[in-house]
Amino acid sequence: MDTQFDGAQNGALPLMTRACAPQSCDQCGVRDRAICADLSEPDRDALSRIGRRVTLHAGQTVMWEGDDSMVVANVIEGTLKLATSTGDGREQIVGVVYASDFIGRPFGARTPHSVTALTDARLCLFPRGRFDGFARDHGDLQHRLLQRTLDDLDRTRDWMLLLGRKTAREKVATFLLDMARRLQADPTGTIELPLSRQQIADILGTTIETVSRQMSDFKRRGIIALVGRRGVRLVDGAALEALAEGV
Amino acid sequence: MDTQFDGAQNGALPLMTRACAPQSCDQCGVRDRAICADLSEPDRDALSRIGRRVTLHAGQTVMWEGDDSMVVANVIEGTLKLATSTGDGREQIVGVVYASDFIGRPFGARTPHSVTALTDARLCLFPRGRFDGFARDHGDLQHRLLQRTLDDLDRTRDWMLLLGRKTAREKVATFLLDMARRLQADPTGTIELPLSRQQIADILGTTIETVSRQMSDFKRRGIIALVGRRGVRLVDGAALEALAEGV
DNA sequence: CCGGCGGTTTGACAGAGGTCAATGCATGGG
DNA sequence: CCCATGCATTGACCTCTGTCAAACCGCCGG
Repeated sequence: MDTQFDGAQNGALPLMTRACAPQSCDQCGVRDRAICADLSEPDRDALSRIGRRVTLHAGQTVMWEGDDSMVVANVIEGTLKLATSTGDGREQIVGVVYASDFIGRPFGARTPHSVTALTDARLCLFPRGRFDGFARDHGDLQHRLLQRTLDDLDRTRDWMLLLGRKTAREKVATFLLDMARRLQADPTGTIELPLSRQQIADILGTTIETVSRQMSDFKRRGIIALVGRRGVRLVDGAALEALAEGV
Repeated sequence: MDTQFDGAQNGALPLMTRACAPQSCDQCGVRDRAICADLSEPDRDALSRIGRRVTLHAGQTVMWEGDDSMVVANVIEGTLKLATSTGDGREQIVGVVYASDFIGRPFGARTPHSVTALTDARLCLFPRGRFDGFARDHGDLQHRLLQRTLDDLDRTRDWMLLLGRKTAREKVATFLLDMARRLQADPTGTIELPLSRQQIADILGTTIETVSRQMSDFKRRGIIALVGRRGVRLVDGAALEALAEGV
């Protein structure tokens, strides 16, 4: 079994308490997509020995904005959010990460945003200092990390256009299309959002009521169907695309 | 003399037409701060031979959103903006770069945003393919690029909080403080903004009128003084900080 | 199977900020 | 040196979206 993550309780991670032998990378579900994918087998084993597998329950926070950067991790499964807040508590989600993504701030003293599990999740967690050292010695790992960071930066900058210039309707339509691309639909074409309405609002820089109203409006127009609390079926994708572009 | 950049006219860069012998890195003003800073002297010379120095006039665009990624560059002097737009012409500035910063999209096929000179500027321009090759062979260069990209990503994500969650007043106050930190004030404590009101609006995700109204309001309250079209003197920095935090 | 909790939807209302328009005024070219 | 041009400021107005509040209803535990 994985170690249950308990950073939320005591701050200092119990790096020495490992509930079991380190799990082999061989049966890791993200082995071919995570940043460690191109490492040679011995190198990957060496990296694996630096890290440990932990499980998270939905809602648990792995690191807080402004904290010392102590750990970095690969996401093995689950979905997590990256967020920052103003002094008076307004929150903005600045990123959503999925299986195979990398989280944390390598090569830096501070974690610039909080990381919180949206669903139950499993991580491959590394002490930052040891990860940094390993990465410095392995150009291919560093290259892969650079590629990923450049991609993140591109996506993040794209999202700024949404935050700064799009209307509420465009925001919600864009969000639904984005989720449809990332998550795969079940046989009926329905996707299960890993986010509450509040979290959607925190991603889009708007309010829960506005998100709800826009979705109700799309439903009324027959563009989407809402199934249960978090299910959405995209009935008319083309119409959504149009709305996302501001018709 | 530097080559005058003419990518804006013909698309294809005249990589072979160099108006003069390559300028030595020895007298380069950003030598200690740019990503090439830790290279050994021979390596730096090798990199320098890959690139060429070009000058830009304010308003010239070096690359367009969606273009093939053909070149990357160090900014030697001047200020440039990175921007994306919606189909119907709404623009969002997603970054402002200064001397010693790096621009362009290495290791990727597409330039995700346009790059335009806000002031006259000088670049040290590299063909992307050759830069990529050089970077792959030089771990320290790649490491420096990674560091810079991680910093950019942190700053960009911070800016998302402003775009998504701050009021117009907080946005303008935050912007002025940010510029004051980056630009250095003249003896009277005045800074010269490298941006028009429209560009400020494009950074803050608001309109020219709103920017103008907020600045007039700050002036009326004695928090700033406006000198000429682009000069600003921060009279009461503490008050601005308070407004930026949404007191 | 039912009841209650917590997230969601809907409604009414207000205000921040966008839009349109006119005036003001730096700045640079003649 | 002065005028014209284009950016900036100011004003009036209106709409989108945020706020406050109530009703609704999936979902889970009993």
